[in-house]
Amino acid sequence: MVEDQTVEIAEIFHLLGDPTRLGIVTCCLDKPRNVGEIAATVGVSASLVSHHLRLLKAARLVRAERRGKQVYYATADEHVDRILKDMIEHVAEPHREDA
Amino acid sequence: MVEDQTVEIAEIFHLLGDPTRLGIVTCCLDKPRNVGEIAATVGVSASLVSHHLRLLKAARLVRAERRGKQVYYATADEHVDRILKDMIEHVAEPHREDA
DNA sequence: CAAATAAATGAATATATGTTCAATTGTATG
DNA sequence: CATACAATTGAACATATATTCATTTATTTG
Repeated sequence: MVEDQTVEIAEIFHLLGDPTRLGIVTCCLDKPRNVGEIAATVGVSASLVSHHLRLLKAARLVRAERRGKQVYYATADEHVDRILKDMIEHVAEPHREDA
Repeated sequence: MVEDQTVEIAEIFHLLGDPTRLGIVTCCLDKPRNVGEIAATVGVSASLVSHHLRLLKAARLVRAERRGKQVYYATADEHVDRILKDMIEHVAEPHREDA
């Protein structure tokens, strides 16, 4: 694999590698959520959510859309959805325990 | 999604989120590689590779097998392979540029 | 058993980064 | 236009962590 590709992929993984940030993204998996909703669901301040959303948006992992006073965030595309759903599946399956 | 699941998934993403570490794992994608090979391929010291491999192994992302003086590492299972290959595909596809 | 090679370990360090808090910007509405 | 609500921004801080270097452990072979 190419060096640049590795760095690019690592950046994506890195963003998804923080529990708070991952919670934020998965919160937006089903349907668009506004910052307040996300903050309440994940259980952190709106400020923190906003900080994280900025990074996620810059990396094209989420999309933003303003509706009146609120800004709604959704996962950017089906790629992101699949990556997350695959990983959720992966973890859901039983682990192989060695003796 | 459940809190514990989120943390567990974030841990996996986090491990794959470092360029050096991701390089190490992808290096082991095709076939088992020993530490020296990995170090040479990725372009870092064997010590550093070893440090990272310990984390990757603890998280069941890679498997170790000693053959004489060398220790060969491979991706732990098809899940890991698929996650990596999916992500590589994802990045390979052209980005959608907004106006 | 001694020497050589491969890998792992531990301590130390420099850096990155998640979080908080206060202040600011944007939007609707009385 | 002023108030209220939602979201963003910036600075400051505490913590986590990637890397280096020196040392040690494991394994083969002369």
